[in-house]
Parts: sequence; structure tokens; C-alpha cells
Amino acid sequence: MIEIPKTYDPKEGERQHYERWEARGYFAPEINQDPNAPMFSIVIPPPNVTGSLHMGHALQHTMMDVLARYKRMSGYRTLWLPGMDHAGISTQLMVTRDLKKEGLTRHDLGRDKFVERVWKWKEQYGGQILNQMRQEGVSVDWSRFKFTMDEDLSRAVREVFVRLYDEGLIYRGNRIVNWCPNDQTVLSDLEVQRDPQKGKLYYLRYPFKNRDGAVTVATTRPETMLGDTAVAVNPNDERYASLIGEVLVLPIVNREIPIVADEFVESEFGTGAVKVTPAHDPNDYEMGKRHNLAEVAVIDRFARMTEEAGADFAGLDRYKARELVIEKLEALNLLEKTDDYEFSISKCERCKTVIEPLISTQWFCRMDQLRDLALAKLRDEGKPRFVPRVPYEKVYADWLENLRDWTISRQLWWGHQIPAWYTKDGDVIVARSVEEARQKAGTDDLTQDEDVLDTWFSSALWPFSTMGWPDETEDLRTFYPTSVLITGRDIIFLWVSRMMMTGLKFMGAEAFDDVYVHGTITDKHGQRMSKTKANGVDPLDVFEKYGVDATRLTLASAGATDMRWNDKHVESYRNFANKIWNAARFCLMNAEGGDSGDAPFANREQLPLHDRWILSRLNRTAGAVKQQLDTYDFHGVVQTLYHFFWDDFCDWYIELSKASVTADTPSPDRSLARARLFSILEQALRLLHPFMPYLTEELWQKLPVKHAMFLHPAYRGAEPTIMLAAFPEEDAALIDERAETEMQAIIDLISRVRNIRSEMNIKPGDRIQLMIAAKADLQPVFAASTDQIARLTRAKEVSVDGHTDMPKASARAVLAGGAEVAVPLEGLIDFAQERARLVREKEKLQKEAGKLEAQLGNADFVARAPAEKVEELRARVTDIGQRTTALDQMLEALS
RNA sequence: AGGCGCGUAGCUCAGGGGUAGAGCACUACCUUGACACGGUAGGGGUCUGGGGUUCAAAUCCCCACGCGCCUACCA
Repeated sequence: MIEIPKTYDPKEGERQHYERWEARGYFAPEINQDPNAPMFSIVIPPPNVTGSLHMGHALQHTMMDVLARYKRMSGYRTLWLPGMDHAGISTQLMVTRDLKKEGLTRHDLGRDKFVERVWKWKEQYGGQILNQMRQEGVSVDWSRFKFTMDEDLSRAVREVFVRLYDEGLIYRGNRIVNWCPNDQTVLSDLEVQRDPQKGKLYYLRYPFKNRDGAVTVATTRPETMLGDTAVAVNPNDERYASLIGEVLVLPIVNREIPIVADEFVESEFGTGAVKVTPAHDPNDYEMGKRHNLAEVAVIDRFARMTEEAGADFAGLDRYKARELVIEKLEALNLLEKTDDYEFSISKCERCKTVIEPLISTQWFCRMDQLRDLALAKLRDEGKPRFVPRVPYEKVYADWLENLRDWTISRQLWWGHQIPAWYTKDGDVIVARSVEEARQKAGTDDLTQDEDVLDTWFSSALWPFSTMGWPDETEDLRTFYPTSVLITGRDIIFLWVSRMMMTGLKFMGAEAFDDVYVHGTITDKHGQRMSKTKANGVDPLDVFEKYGVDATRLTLASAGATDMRWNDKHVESYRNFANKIWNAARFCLMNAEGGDSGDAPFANREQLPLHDRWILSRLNRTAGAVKQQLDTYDFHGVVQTLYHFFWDDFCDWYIELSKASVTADTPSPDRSLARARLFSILEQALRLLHPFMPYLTEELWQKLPVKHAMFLHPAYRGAEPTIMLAAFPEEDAALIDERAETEMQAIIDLISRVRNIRSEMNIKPGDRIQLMIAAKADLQPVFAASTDQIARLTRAKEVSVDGHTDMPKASARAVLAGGAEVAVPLEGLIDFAQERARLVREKEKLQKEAGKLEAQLGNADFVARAPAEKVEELRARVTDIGQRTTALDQMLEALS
């Protein structure tokens, strides 16, 4: 007898097991000794160096770990590659904030010192998430850990940059961009968020130069009028048709500007005439290009007015300038009116500062060729396969279709400095290194471009840069393309699509076969968890309270849909973990003799029903689990495992085995029963392991079984651990329909008797007598199980025959299929109560029969529904009829 | 403004043309030799509303309402 505590304490094993797994190299693909093993690989979406573990991480890490462990146990050469992202802007902001506390700016330090400081910060605080990840139990290969700023990854970045530049896909240009006046850098469209905003719509009058009157334009940003170089109207707008080509005098600045015609203008909006500020609005910029308009920059990089805005304005903040413009226009009687107006405004995703569109020289990446590669892959091969396919495949494709050039330079110091150098004459040399640049330029007198690359540029190369590209490494040959990417929907554009494009371009193959897009964990009100709202739940707290395994089950069961977080969920899975613990506890308490014999389920035909049944259920479960894992049905697979373990194994199999297992005297039968119990438990633990790594390892190690025997052949010789044991596969030969049907009859019978006990208020300690009447086919089934039936219904006597004459004073029930059971209750039965119970029973049946008969009475149904459907209904009606008749007889007997 | 998703038991969610499901919560009984983080038996839903297709709709289609997300060049 092996004694373990009554309650599972998750903390005990968590650290210890993880350290052992890691130390022994179980996470590395090299543990697999089968040269022909199939491959499975995942690269982790690298968390930001500034980050700490949140629910989103815990969710996706759980899912990745489930898959990695499942595949590893199934004999796949499995690589889950971990890493971290340098997170350009976020990290630079973090360190800048630190400096501010010391009263310093980054400029006080200078670039080199600042970057040095960021590295130091990274060593000290960065990557705390990595230790938190260890707690989650993630089976990542830490020996392959990568950081996006590692030298090898930086080399890949430069290589890609040079190749794209040489092909003309990367270029430097002067264009309107999103500028963050706070972070002092350009941002890509994807790093800008649109927020609804309550503001005003100002109607400004611009007088004609050569005639009386004025044209009124509407704007939300009157301060930009100082930079206007035209007014545009729709060419089909009759109101303005005759005015096209006329000249207006821009108030305050007194610049002469033309009225131009452009399709872009919506006649219905405002006055149908639009002021055009090419230097400060993306649309106006495009219009300016179309009409050859001057670009007058009136706002600078600090969102202050420039000299160009005029002496009264120069140096003013953009919002102060707005007030002054309005003031001046009012004085000139050129402000027609002001309306309240709600619109959306672009903000910096990081610091929430309002973006200022500016014309600036930046590096851009042309996306057309890359986009076409990705679209062709999707169209021709259906790759990547999105799960769920709807809506993500369409979202992905639509975005690609409308892709515009990507602004890849950033005015930051933390990141990959752009591998471009300038000669004194201003020639641009793009090269892999300064040496190469010097060689190309023929001079040493070069200055490197100050800017760094968008963080997502290096992320885009992640699946192959981490595996050694541009070298042709063994890892690339083995693990690329990766098997699946697990990610949230917020980075499909920022990251997923870009990895796909660069993978196709530089590896000639998709970055991953499948993309699984998981749901979002929200707070109980359905709100996104966020730091600013302070509504987040810290996964580490949850681990502490309920254990890692329970948390993992909760997260896995969320699947692809959003889930409102509630500790109750984790609590129920904590209870499940405890249930598993105690089922094992029962087995271990009855361990003696259970380790005898390696094939406890031999001679299958002679096995007791419950043994054949549990084998069938186990194999069915294994089949379902495989099918569900292979289709990323995380929610489904958790349900499957939960119900198999709790309902089938605990509620029925253990209970049905108890008589044999707990027999007082040792016997071959007892040993065999114990061995069978261990066998099922052992396999169940293996099925559960990908989800509950700690608990299953803890228990598996305690089982009195020959552990090495269960290792997957690919790991033969390894120190036994459940994480390298073979994942149970369905053996179709062990699926036993007959056993399941017969077992169902017994379960029904027991449930009905228990129902009688409960409804008739029979005291738990009272032993009852059971009389079962069954047809010839079921008689032997019940007869063979009378001991177990007696045990589970607390009966002292069970008889089975064809048609017993039931005593009048008995509570009775009729089972599906026609078997009847009676519980004689001489002196105990309350006839009125029993009648009421039977009437309720009958009413239920009649309600169902009513529906069925109505359907069968419908000629159309009988004529058009599939014949087997009609047959099925008829059979059900017949069955209900028989049971009703039986109930009537019972009622009659009671009257 | 468009696109998409969702609306199922008090709560959180599965399911998805043919007998409405789970967990939690609730009721009653039970400390039965694994587990009260447990056992047994129950109660509870006209599957948001309205139309349509069909022999049959919670499920498919249309409309409405409510909620959420994404995309966007209406100043």
C-alpha cells in the first residue's frame, strides 16, 4: 500500500519536475533517437523584452505546449523554439522613463551610452517573463533561445535589407508619414490607432481673388489652413463646376490658391469644398501630387508651428495655433460657423499622442511583389491554413490585397541600425557591414544612417532567422517550414502576414503550414484586460492559487473564442486535478499485487464486462483526443478528457472494480483487477499529460509499473518520464460496441434504482431487494453483474429472470429496451407517492410520444424524410408504447 | 461607412437541419473503507424577436434589436 496525501498540492511538484525535464534535455529535439521520426516545430511569438507574463501569453503558451508535448509523445522530432523581441519603441520608452527619474534625457547620454544602458537594462529587468514561462511548464528548447538583437539575427536582418534594396524593393523616399511628436519617430500605419473624438467642425470662408464672395470649406483642423495650397471640389458637383480654376486668397497668409477638381471630394460632406494641405494630411498629400500643388510645411516635428506659418504663429503649439487662427478668422469675419462634430483621430499606439502627418525622408519597403507571393500561396496551395478558417483567411487575404508600402525606418536608437551609409557627396551605399560599404564606396569616409528598423522587420524573419539563416543549417533543413503558428488576432497583419511574405521570398517556402488564432481572455464584463484599465488577472496569482495544471486546462478550454475570465472555472479544474489525484490515491492504496503481469487485459473474450467496456471507452477517447488535437479543437479535447476520466473511469470503472480490487485476501483475481486498474490509469495519465504536465508526472512516477516499458520507442533508454512516454493511440480492435451497449443497460438500471431510492426516501443504510425482469438477450448481462449492481444500489438481493411477478407493494421502473425492475417495499411504500412518481414518469413518455406521433402522422414527413429516419422514429414510438403499457400495469397494481 | 462575429439554463460557454448539453450556481439526501476540491438523485431553457426555405429550423436564408471586433482617404 502506497499512501499519498488526501488533497493534491500542486506546488510540490511544479518546480522540481520542470528543473529535471530541462536539465536532462527532454525539451530538445535531439532527445529523439529515431532518424526517421516525423518533424514538428513551432517558433514562439517572442514576447517583448519589456513584458511580463499576462493571460494572453499563458493562453498561447499553454496551447503551444499542449501540441508540443502531444507531438513529442507521439514520436515527432519536436522543436519549440523560444525567444524574445527587443521591442524597439517600448523598450526605448522604458529606459527613457528611467533616465528621466535621474533628470536625464537620452541626448544627455548620447547614442552609444544610451544603447549601452538599454542593454544593461535588458540584462537586469528584461526577460523576467522567461522565468515566469518556466512556471507555465513550457517545453521549449532553451538551448536554442534567440533574441532579435543577437548578432546572428542581426546578420539576417542586414542580409534581407541588402537583398531587398538590391532588388529595388527597399527604397528611401520623401513622403507623408505618421509622425509621433512625443516619441520623435515615424510610425507605420499599423502602429497608429484610431480613437473616436468629440471635436468641432469649423466652416472657413476663403474669398475669391477676382470676384466677390467666397468659398466655404469645413475642417476639423483649422490650424493647417496656414499650409493650404488649394481648395478641391468634386468635378461632378454642379454647384462648383463654374468655379474650377478660379483663384482664392487664403486668409491670414494671403496666399493665392486655386480651386481644383478631384474625385476624392465627397459633395455631400460639409460644403462640398475641401481645403487642401498637402504637407499635413495623407489624402491632401495624394491630391497635391495629382494636381502638382506646393507642399507648405507649417507644423514641425514637435507639433509646433514653423516659420512658414508666419511670424504670428512660428513656435506656437498646434492647438494654440488653432485658437489663434480661429480668433483671426473671426476678426476677419471669415468664420462662417462652428458645429459640434464627432470623428476619429489617429494616435500613437504606444504613447497615445495625436499623430502629426508630416512629409519626411524615410525608408520604405515596397510590398507588391511580396504580397503577390503570399496571395499566390494562399490561392494555389491554401497556405497557410487558418484555424478557424472563417473569418481569418478572408481577413488576411483582404489585407494583403490592399497592402501599401511599409515604412520601415524609425528615429530611435534601440534597434537594428539601418545598414546604409552615406558618402560625403550624399551617395547611398547599402551593405552588410561597414567593411563591405567601404569597399563598395571606395572610401572610408562614410556615415551610417542614424535610423533603426521597425521592430517588426526583424520579427518578420523570425521563423528562419532563429534557425541560422542565411546559412543553410541543419535546423533549417529539418524544422522549416514550421508546423503551426499560434497567435492572437491582433498581430495577423503586423506579424503573421509579414513572416509569410519573407518566408516565401527568402526560403522559398511558407513560414508555417497552419495558423491557429486563439480567442481573447477578457475580464468579467467582456472588456479587454489592459494595464491602463487595471482589470487584468495575473496568471502567476492564478498559478499560486489553483496550480498550473488547473490554469492550463482552463485556458486550453477557451479555444478560439473569447472567454470572460472567472476564477470559478479554474476552481472546477482544480477540483478535477484533485479528482485525478484521488483516483490515483485509491489505486495506490490497493497497489499490492498490481504490478504483476504485463498484459492484464489478455484473453479479451473472457474479461468481465466492465473491463471490456473501459478498454473500449479508453480507445474511443484516445481516438477522439487525437482527432481533436489534430484539428486544434482545444475546447473539445478538454471536455473529452474530463468526461472520460471523471464519468467513465471514476464514477463507473473504479466503482465496478472495487469489489475485486479491495478484496481482503490476496488472489490472482485481485492482482489482475489491480493491474488492470493501474493500466487504465497509466494510459489516462498519458492522455492528460500534454494538458496537465505536473500532476501527471507526479503520479506517473509513483505508479508501481515498469515505466521504461511505456516510453515511446524514439526515446528508448531515456530516464523514464511521462513526457517521453508514448501517447496512447486508438486501437480499433478494442472498440467494443456490444460492451458499451450492455454497460449502458447496467448504468441505466443502477440509475433508475437509485432514483427510486431517492424519491421513495429509502434511507442510505437500508438494504433493498431488487427484482429484474429482462428479455433473454439482457438476462445474462444483468445476471453476470448482480454483485456489482447490488453494491452500487445497496441491495441485499438481486434476482434476474424473464417475467417476475412483481409484488404489489413495490416501486418499479421500466427501462429503455423494455427491461423492468422492481424494488419490493413491504410496509415501507407510500402508494400515493409511488403512483405520483410513476405518473410523472408516464407523462414524460407521453410528451415525447406526442411529438413523435405528430411527426409520423405527417404524410409529408413519411414520404420525404429518409426511410431510416422514419424507421428510427417508429422504433422509438414502439419502445415508448411498451414502456407506457408497463407503467400502466404498475399503476393498476398500485390501485 | 463598410466587413465580420456573437446573442442557447441564474452565470461562463459547448453544440449545430431530425429526442436541447457541460461546468459553476440552486434543491434534497449522504461524512459508503480515493476524493465534501466528494457521492447520489433532482429542478431549471418557446436556443434575442419577426419573417422565409424545408417533411423537419436552436441549427440554413432575410430583416430588426442588442453586444463586440476589424478595416477605412468624409476634410
